[in-house]
Amino acid sequence: MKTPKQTKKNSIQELAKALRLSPATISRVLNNHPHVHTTTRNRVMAFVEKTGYTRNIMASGLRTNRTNAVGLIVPRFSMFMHTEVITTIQSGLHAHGYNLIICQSNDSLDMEKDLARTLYASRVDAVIAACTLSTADFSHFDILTENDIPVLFYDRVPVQPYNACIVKGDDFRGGFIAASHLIQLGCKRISYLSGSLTCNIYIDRYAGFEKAMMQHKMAIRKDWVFYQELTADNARKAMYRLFAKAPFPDAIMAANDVTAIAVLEYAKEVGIKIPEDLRIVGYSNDPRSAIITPSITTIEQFPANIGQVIVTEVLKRLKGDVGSEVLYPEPIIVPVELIRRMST
Amino acid sequence: MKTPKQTKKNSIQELAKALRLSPATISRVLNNHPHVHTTTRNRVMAFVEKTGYTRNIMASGLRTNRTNAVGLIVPRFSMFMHTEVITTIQSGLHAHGYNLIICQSNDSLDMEKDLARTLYASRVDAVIAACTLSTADFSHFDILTENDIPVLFYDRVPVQPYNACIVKGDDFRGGFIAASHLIQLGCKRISYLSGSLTCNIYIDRYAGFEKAMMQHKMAIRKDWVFYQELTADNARKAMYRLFAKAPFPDAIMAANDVTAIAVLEYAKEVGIKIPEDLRIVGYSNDPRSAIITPSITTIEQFPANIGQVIVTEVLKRLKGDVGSEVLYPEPIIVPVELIRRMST
DNA sequence: GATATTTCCGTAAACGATTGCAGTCAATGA
DNA sequence: TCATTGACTGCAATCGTTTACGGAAATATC
Repeated sequence: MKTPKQTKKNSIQELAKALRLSPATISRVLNNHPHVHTTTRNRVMAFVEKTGYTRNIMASGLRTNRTNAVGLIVPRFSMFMHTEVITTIQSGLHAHGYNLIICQSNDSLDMEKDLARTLYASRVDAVIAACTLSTADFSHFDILTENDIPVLFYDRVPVQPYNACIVKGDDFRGGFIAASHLIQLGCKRISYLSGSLTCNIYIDRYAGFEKAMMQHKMAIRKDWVFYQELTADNARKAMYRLFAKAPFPDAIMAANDVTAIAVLEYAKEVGIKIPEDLRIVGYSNDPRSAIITPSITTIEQFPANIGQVIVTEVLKRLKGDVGSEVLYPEPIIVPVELIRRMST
Repeated sequence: MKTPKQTKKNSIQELAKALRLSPATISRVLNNHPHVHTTTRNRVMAFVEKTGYTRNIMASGLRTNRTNAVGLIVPRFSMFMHTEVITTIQSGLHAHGYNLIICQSNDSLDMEKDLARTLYASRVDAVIAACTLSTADFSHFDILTENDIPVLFYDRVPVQPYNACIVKGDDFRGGFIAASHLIQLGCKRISYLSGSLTCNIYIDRYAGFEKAMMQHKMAIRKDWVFYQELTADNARKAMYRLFAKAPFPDAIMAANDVTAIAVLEYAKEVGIKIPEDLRIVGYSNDPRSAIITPSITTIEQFPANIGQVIVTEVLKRLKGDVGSEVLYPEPIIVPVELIRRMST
């Protein structure tokens, strides 16, 4: 704070003046340009080190039109899957000199629109986004693609073709193997608690469920399928209705571990035995699903793998290896696995 | 992508040319300066709306030296406490027009240093940080304070006076009430699993524990206090040693819910009855502590409150209400509470 | 009708880093 | 000795926005 002005060296010109060089030379040293005398280079480097000069990103970004920053939009990072993906992405990008600006849309579409604009305003070099449950129209990302900023969606992605890279877990297969697992265990009366079908992940998981049921010639009871926001409260209400009058389901498939946990807790409260009377399968391998008693069978999405794929793809685009010729690339699907636990 | 150049209006000069005005006028409209004719203002606003022009933050930041962005550094946002704090901070700042750039140090000191530099390089308007467990020297934040960028620490904060605002949960009291709770329940042989004493939170929690023990004239057995990284693995090892030979402790106080959970799982495995044979208290009210059977008594830190306090303080500094005259402000302590559950 | 006061708008100079171009200087070759 | 080359460095324009200053037009004041 009390540092006198003359020791503050936070512009290239001040460094230049102190070293009796031109700003241009300093800049060249800082950017590892060739054709700088080694003596000069060392002198500059030493001085930079000493004064703790740090390049002003706004100035350099303004000139070069690159910020070395990548924007990331997630609904909420309290969701386990996202925390894992984010961590992988961050360390992957950091290794290549990029910074990650992480933003949370709180599952609000307005916030998401805001964030897309802001990230464009900061002229990030790329944007990665997992959208809101209610994002059906993706045009607020147009401002990015139109200005040649690569966009990459994961998890909750556009259903319509969109000029962006798409990475997702294999939700269809996840739904399929979860349902198949229950059927193979002999369950005859399976209820499915889905999220709203506005979102690709719930569409796909449901489709997987449907396919498994069809394959085994099992009818799907309309009143045993719920499409609702996947909150604990909604799960309890569904359970109440399901067990209001016989016949009772002998298995619950939940599109979400939060729901699966709520189902399990409700069952324990009212004395339904797990897994004897009721088997439960969740989705996404939330840490809580392993810890609760009985532990819950669920689908592992390998978020670290998803993150890795995203890093690879985004780096490709940052290096310019992927031109805009590929307008609507095929989605990249990351495999999932069933983790069997006590609830089945 | 195929948009012809003439419809792209992403600089103030292009807008100006199209509207036959000067860039200055456009800028004044955009910044709500007075002395602009209403007709002109409306004309500009309409055009801005139509073309979707978005201010280039790098250019404006370069000129004004303000970015409307606040940087946040956390060890890992998978930690429940942080996700809550972050969410509160983000929505609080967003309401005042600030963006939050969230960074994760992964509990690595080097990464933290890197991030501090990067945030300075981006010239954020303020920085909020929860430090690494191993951060004892805070001088990498000097570059910020020296350039008048307000810094605000929370949770893991400097122990020595530092020119920054400090917000923390009442760790001393948390340790105190947790220990007192066990003592009041009649526990005579309390073991304490602490984190390394390099970090303020573990120092304070331990001090609270010590105070409670002293107050009740209970001796602290040196070999029943562990100072180690709070991983599940370390917790299990500690348990193994504690129960290798009698006398066995009748209560475990953990400085962390992760540790408490590991302790509980170990106890269940080897057949120690909770809470009859062993009572367990954790810290920080991780969602898992409520869900596990038996549920774990823990200390609630009210992360949303902490976040709220941070927002208030940071806004004060951003508005310039707090000058640099207050060099070493008193830490702001946010109250904690004991949540009693089945494990005691 | 002349002057003073507003109101509105444009000019131009910043902010700090980058980079094409051109200039300097020493070394080399003829 | 002079021209040529190449290695190094400086000049100056540029990126897009903001803002002090001044000018022009419109209105108000006497």
